[in-house]
Amino acid sequence: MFVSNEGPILHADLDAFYASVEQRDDPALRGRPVVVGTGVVLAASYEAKARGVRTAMNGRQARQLCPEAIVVSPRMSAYSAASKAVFEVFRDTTPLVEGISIDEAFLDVGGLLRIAGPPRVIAANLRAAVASRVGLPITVGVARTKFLAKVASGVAKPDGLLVVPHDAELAFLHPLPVERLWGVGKVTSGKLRAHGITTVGQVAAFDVRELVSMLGAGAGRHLHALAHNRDPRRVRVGQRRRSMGAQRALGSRRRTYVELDEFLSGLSDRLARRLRSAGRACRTVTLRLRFADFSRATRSHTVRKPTTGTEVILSAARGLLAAAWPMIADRGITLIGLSLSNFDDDAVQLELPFSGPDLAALDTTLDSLRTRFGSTAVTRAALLKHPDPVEMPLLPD
DNA sequence: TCTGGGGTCCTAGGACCC
DNA sequence: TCTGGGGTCCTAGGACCC
Repeated sequence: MFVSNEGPILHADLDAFYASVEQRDDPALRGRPVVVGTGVVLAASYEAKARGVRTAMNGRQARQLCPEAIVVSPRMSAYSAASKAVFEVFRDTTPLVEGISIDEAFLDVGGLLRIAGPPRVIAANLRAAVASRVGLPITVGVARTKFLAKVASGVAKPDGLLVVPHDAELAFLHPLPVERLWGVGKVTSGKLRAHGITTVGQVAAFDVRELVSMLGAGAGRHLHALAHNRDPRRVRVGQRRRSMGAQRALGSRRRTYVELDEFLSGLSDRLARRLRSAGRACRTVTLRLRFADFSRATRSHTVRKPTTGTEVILSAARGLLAAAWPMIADRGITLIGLSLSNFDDDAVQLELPFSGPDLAALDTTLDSLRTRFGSTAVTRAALLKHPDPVEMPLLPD
């Protein structure tokens, strides 16, 4: 794992990402309220947000708030291509890029100060490069910690740039509402507000023990630390996904066991393909269910041997469905999903069909590479996938 | 026409082991 | 009169994020 240790940190966040891509690709949409997603709102342009439309709102409500909104179906491949292009701009700025989602990333620019100028200049150049090379608006927050950089970009949106100087961190942070804290959602903010806490400054002033009794040990201490801008997390490059899922909304119609079984086959097949193309192997299969009353349930099963096989995943999923059926039968089920986790990437190499050099020769090459790179970061799987060492990425430990 | 499709992390209890 | 203490793994649920 490559970890930076210098800072400052940029948090770069594309504005209303899906909606901005639509406006970029269709000039007729520019300057007008755009809603992406017909069922629920996946993204809303700032013109639509000004009318009260929000992400995750249902479509009917969005149309009530903003009848003149132009509703478009999502084009996932266009968004994923735009994301790739933006991440290229990020990596041209610094190799220390940690992607958080399709539309945001942390960049550590600590090592760049001498060559690329002060953080404000680096951030301004980054915004200009994303605008000219990809044609999308992006907001950048700059601060000493990840957490504060994220807060800064949230405050600066849309199409903004905000640098929080070292000596003004708490003055910036403390007047903000608690909902600005990363990890404070509806439930947590409700608990805090019930105790009269509405600002970050009040969280900071609160006794950490009381926060712990209110929110639990983990969340209580975490929040207290963030309110004091104590956030030691570094920018980490090469993080790998820890789970992989696929799901399908079913509407309100009653479903038979056979129908659900067919959905599971489709989901297993899709996931197993993604798993293999990512070069991973998993051990845990989780069945996710959502019911008409919006309650949820999960059932999971862990197999002994890591697998990439469609059949293994499907038969685990089928076992879970059979066990869960009594719970499903007399209720309306509205969503079925499958997720894979508990990855064991070392196991992948054991399953690769091996032809070519013998294992001993492979290990000799591996040892010399480890010596050369001074780490154990090179896995046999990587070597098999990239026989030319020059092309081979270093995987995290 | 009720509400998509991905993810992350934490907590807590029970089984099991030493 | 009475079972301590610590650890890992698995399962289920829940909060939160984009």
